[in-house]
Amino acid sequence: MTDKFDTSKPIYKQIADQLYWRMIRGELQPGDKLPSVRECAVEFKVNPNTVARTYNEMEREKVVKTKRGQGTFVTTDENVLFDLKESMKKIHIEEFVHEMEEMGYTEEEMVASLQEYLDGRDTND
Amino acid sequence: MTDKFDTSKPIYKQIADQLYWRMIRGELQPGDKLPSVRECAVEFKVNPNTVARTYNEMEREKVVKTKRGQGTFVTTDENVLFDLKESMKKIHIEEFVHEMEEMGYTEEEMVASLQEYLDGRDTND
Amino acid sequence: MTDKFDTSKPIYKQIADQLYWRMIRGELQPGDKLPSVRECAVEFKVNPNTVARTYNEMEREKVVKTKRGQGTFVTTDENVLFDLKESMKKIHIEEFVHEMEEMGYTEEEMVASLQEYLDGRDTND
Amino acid sequence: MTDKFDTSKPIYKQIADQLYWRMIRGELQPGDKLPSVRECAVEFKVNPNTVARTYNEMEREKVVKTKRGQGTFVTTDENVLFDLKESMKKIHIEEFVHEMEEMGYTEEEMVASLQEYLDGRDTND
DNA sequence: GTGGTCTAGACCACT
DNA sequence: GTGGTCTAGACCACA
Repeated sequence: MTDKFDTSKPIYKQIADQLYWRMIRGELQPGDKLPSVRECAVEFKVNPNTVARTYNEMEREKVVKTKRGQGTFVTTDENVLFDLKESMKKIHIEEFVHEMEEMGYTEEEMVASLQEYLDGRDTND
Repeated sequence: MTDKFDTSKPIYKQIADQLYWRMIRGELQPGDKLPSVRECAVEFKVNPNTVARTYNEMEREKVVKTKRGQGTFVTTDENVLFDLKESMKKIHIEEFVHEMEEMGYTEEEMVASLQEYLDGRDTND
Repeated sequence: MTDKFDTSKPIYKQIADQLYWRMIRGELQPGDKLPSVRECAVEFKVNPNTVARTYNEMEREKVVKTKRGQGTFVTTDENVLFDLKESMKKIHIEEFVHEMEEMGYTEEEMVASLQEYLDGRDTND
Repeated sequence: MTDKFDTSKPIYKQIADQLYWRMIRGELQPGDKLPSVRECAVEFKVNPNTVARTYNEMEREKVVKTKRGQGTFVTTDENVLFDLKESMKKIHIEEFVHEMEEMGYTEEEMVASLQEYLDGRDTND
């Protein structure tokens, strides 16, 4: 899918982010089996060791669970997935707020601009 | 400054974006002289031709004005700079809305989440 | 075809003018495919980059449309082609008027001379 | 002055055209002395032989008269200068008509367009 | 010194 | 095959 990686973050984290996205969007449901390390390595065109590190990372964060001889599975703990979604949300909000601040907008203007944009969009659709 | 460029957009456009940012943040004021094509090429570590293309692009968009033999200058037309700021704002809002939608949030939730985040930040400061 | 270029205008603009002429004269109809950048470079004996710049210029002016991997095509928007013809007409009238003024003729004399010339031609044919 | 010559006509004729222009515009009056062949050669950056050929040509056309040991002078015969002006006028009209015809305009449209252009110009000035 | 233009040759993504 | 982009290096006009 995404062929190139950013230089700002380690590749194994970027792969984790990709997989987190799939969970949040529901492409990977709680309990689903992730692709094998080797499959995943092929998909992202990276070394299997890199994917292994990604899976380790995700396991440390309790987002996936590895079952010996069976594979790696998305956690069935909805709370973990909820937290994941919340933290992704926070990242996007922070990025948005940061950029708007750099452009010199106040907090009130941010909310107002967002509201304005959404209102404009609704009437046009 | 920023050393690497994204693969998603041509470099000459990314350089334009960088310079637009400097204008919006006030680092480049109306009427200011931009660095020369050759200086800019050194700063961004690209070929001078690439910067020349950037300057052409910016001139077509009326954001800068070149004076033969003297250099390239930020337009003194405040309206153009205002439009620039508005369009940058719109881009960020669109990106934010798009990502929040991909995560499954409704418009109301976006505004509420943003408000919540800002409120939380204020009490902590 | 035309082998030499004027020194007064950049080559890439002169190539655009040549192609505009072909459109106005109907040698290139709306929707027709232009010669490829490389073919055109051979025809005009210039570097392909120069033709690429010409095609870019024409696309910015909405006179042609490029389809990725297929080629560059004359716009089907008749209005654009009409505007093109009008602007070419204006250029020729301006040039004519300018030269006649340099020779000291009044506006009335210009029209009268033109009319006279045309009348003389008709009776001879 | 003009440094480059067109490749379409011999240089000596192009120099003659330049000098004819000066006569028509009154920079060279009837009876005036033309610059010497050597001066003229310096001005146009060509070989003196080329200018000599120009002067010969102009003498054959009765536009100038050479007086041994004194130089070359514009004819005092107003008729010749009138004819010169007429022939220059005709050249411009022919060129204009030819280009308008190539664009597909009828004779009536040419006159109307010219009149229209002049009228528009008058009201704006 | 400034930007503008042109050539030569390379790599890319898309069809 | 198509156009789009980038680099390297050159020459030009203008101030």
